[in-house]
Amino acid sequence: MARSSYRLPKIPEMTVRRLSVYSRCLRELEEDGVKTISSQELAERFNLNSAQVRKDLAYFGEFGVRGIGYYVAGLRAELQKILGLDREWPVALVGFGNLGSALFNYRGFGRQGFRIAAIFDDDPAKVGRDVDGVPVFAVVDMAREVRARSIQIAILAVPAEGAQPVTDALVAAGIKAVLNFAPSRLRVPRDVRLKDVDLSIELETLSFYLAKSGR
Amino acid sequence: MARSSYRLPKIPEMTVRRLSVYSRCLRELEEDGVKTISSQELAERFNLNSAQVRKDLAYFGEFGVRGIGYYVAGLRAELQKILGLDREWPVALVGFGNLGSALFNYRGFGRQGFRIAAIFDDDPAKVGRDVDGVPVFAVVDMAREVRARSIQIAILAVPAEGAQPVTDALVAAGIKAVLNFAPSRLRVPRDVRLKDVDLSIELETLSFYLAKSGR
DNA sequence: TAGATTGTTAATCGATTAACAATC
DNA sequence: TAGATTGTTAATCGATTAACAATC
Repeated sequence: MARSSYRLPKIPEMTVRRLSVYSRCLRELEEDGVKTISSQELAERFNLNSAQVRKDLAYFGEFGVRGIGYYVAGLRAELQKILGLDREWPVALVGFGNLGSALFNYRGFGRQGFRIAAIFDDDPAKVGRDVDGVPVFAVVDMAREVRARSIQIAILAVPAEGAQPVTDALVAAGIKAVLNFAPSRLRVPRDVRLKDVDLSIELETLSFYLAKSGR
Repeated sequence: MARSSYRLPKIPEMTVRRLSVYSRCLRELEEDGVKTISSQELAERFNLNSAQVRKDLAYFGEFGVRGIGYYVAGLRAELQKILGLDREWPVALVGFGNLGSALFNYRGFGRQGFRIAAIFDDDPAKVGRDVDGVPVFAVVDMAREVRARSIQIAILAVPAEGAQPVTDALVAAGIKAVLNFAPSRLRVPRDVRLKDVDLSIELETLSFYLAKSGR
């Protein structure tokens, strides 16, 4: 833990996001039978600078070949490993209302090794059911079920009011990362990763630009 | 248009996002009966720097009172106006599959004046229906219906394959902003605002940090 | 007035980009 | 070898933060 951290020069969040984008692009290239790609070509696809692509990759090793570029399959495998996508991550879905069931049905997550392994909700009509093979538990059983399934990642889709207590329970159950869709400011211990996804903010920034041109 | 742009010193995207966060916070404060708030207090709620809060606001005017801070109700009204949240925005929802209907049922959007005014989908089983009072049209009728309703914002929730042609049709229909949930790189004219929301990337950055601590 | 807090300038920090020696 | 492209250093750019005169 502390052992490896002296090696890594702390990675900018934007670099990690771009790695994720590169990784997806490389999969498409591989499917199309492309063997190698230069930082220049990769950059052009996303309106980035080629130096940025090289720098992003160089944080993690020397993956390229001078005069050639990067081998698509090899680089993709490296990125999958770096991003932790070379294995399956069981995920807890907490809250099975409108947004929760929407996220459950959204197939995008499954493609990259994230698998919803348990659903938690306090609605008695839902608890005990089984949705496409995934069991629905009461929130009170969260600690037990999260531990039993070695779940480290939770997707939080509960109303704003309940978000903090549920998060505390998740943390107590050993969750290490939370993807939060509840529009509320959450407190988590330093060793727990919290990522807020606020769909309203996205719309509001759009209306800012529309309102501006109308001013 | 060009008239107003010499006044505004181009606003950083992160500033706009923070305005949106401030605005929501101010609503809560107003509900709680708080009359004034200092940049320091506001900053503490989001782990920001007070100078940053003041700078964000100062892009748009002098809203504070020295020695006092900001009047909650007044500042909130200003931010609503700046963000274009002082009016209603009719929105088109394009794609009514899993994610689309999820977003439709997600009540978060409605709260701030965004109202889904039309749904578009090519599934004949859906076209012609009426969901909670919102009509479902075929994509072929998009231009007509978008214009009839003066819709400027579209939420795009179609599969990756169809995303670009649908976007072209939206642009042709006069759409000025697209919130894209399809995992594909879209091309739009310069005057159309495009915002990608990629839920998978959020999960992948989380697994990066989990994978890292395991290395 | 004394205390508090703004709006703004200048300093700092970090991320992006240009440039180029190394090397396939 | 000649041409291409990497990995990396140095320059640039932009955003965050500290500091403080202005002023309620």
